[in-house]
Amino acid sequence: MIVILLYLQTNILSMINLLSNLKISVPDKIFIKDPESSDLGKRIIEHSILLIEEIGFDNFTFKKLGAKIGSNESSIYRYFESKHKLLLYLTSWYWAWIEYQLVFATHNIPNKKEQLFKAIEVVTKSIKEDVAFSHINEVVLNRIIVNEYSKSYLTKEVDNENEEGYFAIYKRLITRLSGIISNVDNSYEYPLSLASTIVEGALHQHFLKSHFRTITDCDQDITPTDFFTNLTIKVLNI
Amino acid sequence: MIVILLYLQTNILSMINLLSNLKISVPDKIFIKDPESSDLGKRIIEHSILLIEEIGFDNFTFKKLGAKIGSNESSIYRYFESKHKLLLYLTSWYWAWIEYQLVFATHNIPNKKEQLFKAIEVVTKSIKEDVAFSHINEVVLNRIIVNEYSKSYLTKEVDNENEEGYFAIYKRLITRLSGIISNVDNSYEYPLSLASTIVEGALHQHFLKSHFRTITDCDQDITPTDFFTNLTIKVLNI
DNA sequence: GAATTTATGATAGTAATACTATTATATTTG
DNA sequence: CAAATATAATAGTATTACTATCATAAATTC
Repeated sequence: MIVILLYLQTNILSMINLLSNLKISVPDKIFIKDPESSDLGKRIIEHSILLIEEIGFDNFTFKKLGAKIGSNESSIYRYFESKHKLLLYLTSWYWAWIEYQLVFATHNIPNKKEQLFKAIEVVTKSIKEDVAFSHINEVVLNRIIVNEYSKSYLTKEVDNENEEGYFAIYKRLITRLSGIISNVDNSYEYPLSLASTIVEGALHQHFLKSHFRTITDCDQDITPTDFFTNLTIKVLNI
Repeated sequence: MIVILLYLQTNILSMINLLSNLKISVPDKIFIKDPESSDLGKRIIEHSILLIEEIGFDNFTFKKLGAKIGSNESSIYRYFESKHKLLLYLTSWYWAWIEYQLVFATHNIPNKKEQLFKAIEVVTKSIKEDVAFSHINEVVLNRIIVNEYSKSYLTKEVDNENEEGYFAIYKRLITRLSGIISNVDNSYEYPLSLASTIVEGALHQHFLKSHFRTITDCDQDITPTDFFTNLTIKVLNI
């Protein structure tokens, strides 16, 4: 019993350690100065998440953020050249964090089907628990992704920014999921489209669940994870 | 032969007649003054579509539109209280037009499966031909929907605007498609989520095809219609 | 056909946004 | 302790997203 507890504790501690030491890496062209490198930078990230959730990205300004953190607008501009870049930072961070969980949660599952189910769960679930020891509130960040992610790429600058690598992490996540799908059914013709549909579609179902309840079956009992797991089972005939 | 030609011609003519007489109806709270009621109103609609396509919705302003149509910014404000309302108008018009096509194209198909395939085609295809005799360019409007539709509901005001009925047409379209799905397989548990996933997902696949080619299987040969038709066949086991 | 209503145009003005630039003042580091 | 670096404060600009007012043109009605 003590051995088991110790073992569990060691695992939990090593995971905490891993999570707090592991620096989620965001393409460095997105920021002017790395917000992880200073106290002000971390406060910018922490409170931008809370403020965007509160008033929405469209109403969010650096001036309002400055007021919230008792800092000056001009200081925030030393970290990000625009609020759009800050959104790119937050979304890249989020998808890197999801990718990390995907790799971590699936890598020691030998059964390919179970691996796929786990992967779908990771990319479609709503985040309920915050990893409390960082300045980033993942629960709130998840809600921002649902409401604002599309705005990061639905722009006239998307092709240039894509070339600069701003969407690399997201695309790598989709590619990974696609690979896990193909591992289960190598003959399926549309693994990339299925993967991108699951990830984007799950965000959309979460949105509908909160705002357009009449056009989704998702509710308190049925989750987007249930819907997309069922869909994938049928599409891959497993 | 003459009889057939005459018959075809009659059909085409009656369709042209139907299309040019049929006024696509948009919830009237969206506008201040109905743009269909005047020449200036029609020019506003016609050129807003072209200008939004050209510079993107984020960079679009009534001042720029005024310059384009040789009219004054203040005159445009007499039709729409904001550019957001104009986007709601354009998207409502688009979905009403798609809904019309859905009903028209499916209503005389007796076979339920074929009806579903036709419905999926209507909601997932990219528009290639403009119905030339109106001021609305449907090909360009379709591209605007792909790039801008999400912005119409990803706002802090979505719940209020939803109560005002601004998204009623879109929701009705999804409900219709859901009904067609249930007609084919009444035991399927997620007809609404599948319908909303097909419609939103098709827009997303069209976007990926143009901008993030590495995370979709759709290209010149494979269309979003192919992908979602195949997916639906497998999900409903038909 | 004059009077009146309605539609559009022109101009001005406001508060907020999305920044840039400059200078001053802390804080950290060699 | 000097020098470098980070942050704060202030000012300024062009643009946006409107509102308000007044003038004029066109259409409608009496």
